[in-house]
Amino acid sequence: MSSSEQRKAFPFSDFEPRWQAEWESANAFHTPNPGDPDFDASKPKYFVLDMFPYPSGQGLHVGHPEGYTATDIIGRFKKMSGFNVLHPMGWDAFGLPAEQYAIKTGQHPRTTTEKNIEGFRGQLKRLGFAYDWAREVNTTDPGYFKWTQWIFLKLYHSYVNEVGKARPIAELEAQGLSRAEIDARRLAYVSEAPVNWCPELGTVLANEEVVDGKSEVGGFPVERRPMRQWMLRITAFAQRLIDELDGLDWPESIKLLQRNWIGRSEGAHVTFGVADGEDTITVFTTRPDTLFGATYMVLSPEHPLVPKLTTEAQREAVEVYQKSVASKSDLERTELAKEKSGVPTGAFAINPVNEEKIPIWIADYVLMGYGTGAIMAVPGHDERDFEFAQKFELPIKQVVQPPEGKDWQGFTDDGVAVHSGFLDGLATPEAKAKITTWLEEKGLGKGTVNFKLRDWLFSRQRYWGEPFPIVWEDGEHRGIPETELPLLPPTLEDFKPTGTPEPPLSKATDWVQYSETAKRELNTMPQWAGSCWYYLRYCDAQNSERFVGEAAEKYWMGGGKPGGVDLYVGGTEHAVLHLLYARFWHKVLFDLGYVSTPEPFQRLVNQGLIMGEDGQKMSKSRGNVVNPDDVVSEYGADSLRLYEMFMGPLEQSKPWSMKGVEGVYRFLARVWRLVMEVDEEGRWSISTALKDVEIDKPLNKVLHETIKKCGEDIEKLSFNTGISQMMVCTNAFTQSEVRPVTGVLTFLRVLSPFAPHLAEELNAQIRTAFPALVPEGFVSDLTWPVFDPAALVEDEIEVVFQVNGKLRDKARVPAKASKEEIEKIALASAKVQEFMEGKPARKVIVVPGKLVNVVV
RNA sequence: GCGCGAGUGGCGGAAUUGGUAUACGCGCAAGAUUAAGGAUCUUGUGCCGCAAGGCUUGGGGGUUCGAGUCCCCCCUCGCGCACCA
Repeated sequence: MSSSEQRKAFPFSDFEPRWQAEWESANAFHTPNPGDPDFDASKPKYFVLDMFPYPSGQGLHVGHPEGYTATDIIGRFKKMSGFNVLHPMGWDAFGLPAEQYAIKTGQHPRTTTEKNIEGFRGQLKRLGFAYDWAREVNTTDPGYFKWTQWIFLKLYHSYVNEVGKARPIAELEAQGLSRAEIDARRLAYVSEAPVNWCPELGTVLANEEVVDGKSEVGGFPVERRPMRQWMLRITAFAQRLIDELDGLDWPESIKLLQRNWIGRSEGAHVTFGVADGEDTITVFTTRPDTLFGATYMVLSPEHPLVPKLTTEAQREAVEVYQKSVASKSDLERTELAKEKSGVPTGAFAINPVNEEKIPIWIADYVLMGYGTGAIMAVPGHDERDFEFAQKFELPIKQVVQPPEGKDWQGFTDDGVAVHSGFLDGLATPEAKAKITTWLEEKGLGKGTVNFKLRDWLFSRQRYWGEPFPIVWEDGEHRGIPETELPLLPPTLEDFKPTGTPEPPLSKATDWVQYSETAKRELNTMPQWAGSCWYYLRYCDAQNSERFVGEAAEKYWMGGGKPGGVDLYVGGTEHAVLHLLYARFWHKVLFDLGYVSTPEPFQRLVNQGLIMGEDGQKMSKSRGNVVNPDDVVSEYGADSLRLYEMFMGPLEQSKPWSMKGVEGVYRFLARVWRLVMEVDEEGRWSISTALKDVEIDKPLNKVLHETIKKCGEDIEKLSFNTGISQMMVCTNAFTQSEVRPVTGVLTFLRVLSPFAPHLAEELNAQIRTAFPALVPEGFVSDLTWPVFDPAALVEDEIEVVFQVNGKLRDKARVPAKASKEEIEKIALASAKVQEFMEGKPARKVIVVPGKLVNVVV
């Protein structure tokens, strides 16, 4: 043994790899599917899922094992509690970062991806997670992305019907709709619209991937430019994506984030005629009741009607303004948002409700991407319009009377309609209803629901992604037959971005040519594609006939009370990206009859961020990054697992502390020494304190409290408090001269989901000394111990005595003592009497088993 | 600006329905053991005070026999959205 080995408080580096190998060779965490010979259909299912990692070249960081340990503990616990547990792992390996890493290291992304996956898999295996590796998925594997492409074809060949359900396009064909009409309704469609183009990344990005006008990946500037792109019609599901959040056991904050992102608002479309012409302008407003207060209109500078409406006198000013807006990036546009700007077009519109002529302006505070790209401005009751009207001295009219005492100028809440003709005297909600009906009767408008959510820009101009199963011929697109899947990307030596919007796949001239007259689509899918459905693939990862077998899907996703994934753990960063996209795809698959539930993830838990020791976010530049491998080699995998769970509540962000790691390491060493003792030469052998005797009452009480609390805490994911209870239990055993073997064995079962290697090793060590007491097999195959409520009952309990709410004395009283008896004992207490100062008790409150409060 | 969440010892953090605030761990101190210990074990450890006692859950008010927990006002920090009509 080397000197560094001797310094170890217990030989984890010896037994941890040994048990990992034993589990692997015994296939200990194999999870059978319905139909498999070893499948037990009588057991309930539990599907516990992690957000699968992107296998970066950096390897695992300490944030990964946080969520993975949490799910591993609950998975192992559920297995011991009689569930069939599905707890898989895989790789989200397509996408920009993988490609950039490959370019940087001068290798093919296929090579780097495989290497990185190998590294990640090895690291995870060294942490002893109970995954069924036979279910491993890899989004870049043709056997996997075949089905990603297949789902895309389903989207392409589907539309949303009148009641909001996805249905096959064949239905529209049967109705005799034209090609153009059908294309306009596909869930995957081609659009020529301004998109987020990032020159630095050489690709377009989804709205969700652009943060403050910069790319989420890398932070590069993003510009708007019109390009022909594939879109997914997620907006058709906007309402369902909001409504169906209600039944989910998710953090309210995440639900709120999604609701806000989808951004539903109720209002009306109102159509204004343009003075001296045939044109009309439709606006969206949430406050149709303020129509009488509209004193001007504003169009977005990009609004298509602007050139037509602009008068000769204003043309130059308008064009200058349009140019200045266009030259600004989104970032600049928001930065400069403080000061309102705009120019009049010279044209006028007619307010339909009172025939007033109001000027039409353009201003960049009106966005082309929201509503109709045009607004009616009601400066009296809208902050932005108010600011604009003040700056350009436009009239401000009151049409809402605020409640008593408030200034009407800029009042935006509900009130009572005034100066509004037939609406006068109506409260805002009634006024909204009345004007909407009036508009509808006159054909001037319509009640409408508007969403902030935009359709999902689904194509990228990069190499490392799923090619679209689409070909083009005579300017028309069509899906390739399913039999041609998977469509592999071409093998390209030079896969770098072209520097233009032309995708790199264009360089593969042979591949591009689908037939003499047809060419392949050159774009690839975004990274999110593969992660939209990977949880389904886990249910039946090897299936080559179907994206997931029907029986497997029904059991793992359909079984249980609400169905779906029973627990999904991951970071908040996916609140509106992955979690929204995956819900969308799942709903389509549900409507088409391929999956059993409308929602994929029943219960969601977000783990908090792990900060550096300095309380700052971990980053290489700050030099505060903790490498899990170092922790494992110095303290062992069990210590890392346990520390990550002991740091604090899972959901909370918390700083790392090496001292804290040592703390749990010492705890595990104490557990080790419950069973093992060391001789002069440093050799370990079974402890002589370990005896096959009956456990005494106080020790048994702690043990059963531990069984109870740990079971409850695992269900609640309160691992930190569960661990503290195990520490209490261990301290009690340590302090006992004799350690009853059966009690220690029971404790090891409770410990095993948290520290599986140590539990397994000590269980086996005890088996050598007490063969009759330890069954063959792994601890993980044992059942979770049942706690005995009788063991928790005590004969005497401590009751505290208060005088006027202040603690003055304590006493042990028989557990069965009546209220009257306890009160008597309390009033007899010298301390209590002292603080009563001879005054009579006005009132005595007795809480049995807890306290007595004497009020004087 | 709007929305959400959180403020408890020197530090990470515990506290059923309102019922002993500070569990557990870290750190610190003393002792035991030891050739030695960055090992282990034992004991102590919220603050002020010699003590009796008093004070204490971001600050202020309130409800209550009793408030970290419930209600009102304010402050600080974190996260999200950010001209969404």
